[in-house]
Amino acid sequence: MSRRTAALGTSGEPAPLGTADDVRSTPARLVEVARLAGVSTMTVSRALRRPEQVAPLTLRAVQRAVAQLGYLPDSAASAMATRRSRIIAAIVPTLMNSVYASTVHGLASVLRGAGYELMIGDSGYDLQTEASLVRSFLGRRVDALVLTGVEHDDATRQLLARHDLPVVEIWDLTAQPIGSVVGFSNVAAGREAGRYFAQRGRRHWAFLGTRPGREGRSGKRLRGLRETARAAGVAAPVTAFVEDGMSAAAGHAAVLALLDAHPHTDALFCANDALATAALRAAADRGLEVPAALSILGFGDFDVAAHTSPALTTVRIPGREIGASAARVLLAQLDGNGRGPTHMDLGFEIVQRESA
Amino acid sequence: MSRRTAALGTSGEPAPLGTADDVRSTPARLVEVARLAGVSTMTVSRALRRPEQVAPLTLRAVQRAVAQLGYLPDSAASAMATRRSRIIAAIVPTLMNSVYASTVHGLASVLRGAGYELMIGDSGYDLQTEASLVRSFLGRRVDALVLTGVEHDDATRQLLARHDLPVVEIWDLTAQPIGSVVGFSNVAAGREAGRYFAQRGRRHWAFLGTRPGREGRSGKRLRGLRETARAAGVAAPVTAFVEDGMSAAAGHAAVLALLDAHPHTDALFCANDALATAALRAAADRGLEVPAALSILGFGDFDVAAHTSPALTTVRIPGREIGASAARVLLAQLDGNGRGPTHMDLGFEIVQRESA
DNA sequence: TTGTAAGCGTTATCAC
DNA sequence: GTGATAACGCTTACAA
Repeated sequence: MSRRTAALGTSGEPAPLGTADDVRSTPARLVEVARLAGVSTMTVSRALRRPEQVAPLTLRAVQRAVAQLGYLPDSAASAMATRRSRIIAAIVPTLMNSVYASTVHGLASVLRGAGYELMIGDSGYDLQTEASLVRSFLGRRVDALVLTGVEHDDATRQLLARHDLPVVEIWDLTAQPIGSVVGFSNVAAGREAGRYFAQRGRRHWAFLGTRPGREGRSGKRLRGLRETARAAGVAAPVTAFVEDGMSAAAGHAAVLALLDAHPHTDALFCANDALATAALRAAADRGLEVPAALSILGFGDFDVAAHTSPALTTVRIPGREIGASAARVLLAQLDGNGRGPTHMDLGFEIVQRESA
Repeated sequence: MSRRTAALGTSGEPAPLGTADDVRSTPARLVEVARLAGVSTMTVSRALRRPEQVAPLTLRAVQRAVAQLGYLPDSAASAMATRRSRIIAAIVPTLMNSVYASTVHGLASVLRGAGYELMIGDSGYDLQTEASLVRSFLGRRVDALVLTGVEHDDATRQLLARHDLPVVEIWDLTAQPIGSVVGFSNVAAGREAGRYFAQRGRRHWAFLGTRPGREGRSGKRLRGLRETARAAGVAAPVTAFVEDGMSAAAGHAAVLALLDAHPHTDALFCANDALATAALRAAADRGLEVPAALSILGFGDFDVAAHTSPALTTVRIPGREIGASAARVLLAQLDGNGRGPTHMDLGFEIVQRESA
């Protein structure tokens, strides 16, 4: 017997309320709308989703009832019946700074426009956390999944293999994607940074980023930089690493230490613009003129990059476009346009300002 | 008849698969686990949620079956049965910059720890968009809602009145909250900024923020600043407004214009640190020394604030703690600890560095 | 400790 | 154009 009915009386149904300003603790359901409109639940359901399949008069009656009861369809129930949740999940390494902000924004806006909701997870740059997020999102029966990067835990791959849903990996590229990839080549970005330094006669390069233990995206950029150093006949770049999600505080200290240990350093490539801003300050602290004595190249083209002094020269990543494209790729697969997995290289671009 | 069964054969159920490495297109369901373990679905359900209520041997059998099938409970189905989605939604004005990043992070981490998922919406500082997000989140039957600010559309208030779920408003305070409030007084922050300027002998104040049309949080800060100006016998602050989500680019231009129009300005209060960073640059562009000629006071204490040159003096908001506390307030209400709505003033603090 | 039956609110299917 | 019925995958209530 219905717990709900039991709580409300013996009529077998909660008493319908008549006026628009009634406040009800239990939200209206389809049956109540149907009863009020004098039609079956199926007709209400149709009226809501395919108004053109319903007689104009019926439609009006239903709409009135919906308005009167303040009815909002229960999407969980709908998800059960259709086996589609209209939820898409995205996992990004961090929500603590601007790095992935525009990507998330791009995702969210395209998805909302198509009637999907975005569920966000924050892996903290940890692949096991990512796996556990994937697990819980799959439990929510999300319709598709966005993963940042192309390195994943085995557990993640197994889960995804079992569940067979559209997946996009973003912010990097790979020859063996899980599903689609929408990003840019981090190795190429590192190489470009090196060329930029080489062209300006820099001979003592440095890199500031996360420890490339798992060969993440930061590590790939370092690899690209090293390749160019070798090709240009320049010494291998010295490195400084920050652990905790790339905070500016850690970056500032790391750059100070690096400059003290390697005073000849004349070019520094930073893994993001927050780090680069901190590096700018560290250079000032050591009395180094930027870019005369030290070139500083950022990554990400954050909002503030154009307005520091000196203004940051940085690698611009089309973050928002990555998010928007990833969303479109997934929607195309979901809406059954027959589109298979897609591989998109959205590139990057060095924005020259003052710091390098 | 079952659409699913029809698609898979005549057995009335999809054929169970035997080995762990089988790849199945349809995720395993409770019945299949039950069959494999030789028990009823209820026993599996219990084994998963209250292992202590199940005989050890049965438990083992169930766990084996779960592992073998890679079973993940369907939380949408669970939501239907229990009438609890274990999803909490939060609406923030923007995801495009760092302002609400730590708040979202605080929310997400506390909620995940309690087995809840966070669904995020981005209102773009628009109350109608907020209303439409609220509508769709209520349709998802979220268990609770976090709203930024205390100004809302009528539609929002009506929807919430009908649906009666725990709500927290954050990042501000009010005497008439919808449910709980966790934040700080924006008016007081504005007043404090004024006192800070007054104590340092500043006489020509300026304010950079969003247009206070709807008396939002930025407008309240301006109001506080004005009050102090009056009390201190100083001229009313001149103002510059940015429209588009407070971008640094717009801020830079606005400050330039303001400094040209009001060259005597000796104190500037910015609505966030991205704006303040841009203001730092604008002051440099005009040859003004900071803070000697112009004090610049930021808001938010973003990651980079400590590492600009000069380092930003700014109003620190406990963003992460706001998120975490809001989450805890909601959880307390949901887990039926009998806790009613809560009012928390988490305050703020001026962090003195170099720019003011 | 375990199982049976009913129901959560919607939609697909098929008949009218 | 509309309606009756049976799912969707799980859990509550109750019985064994």
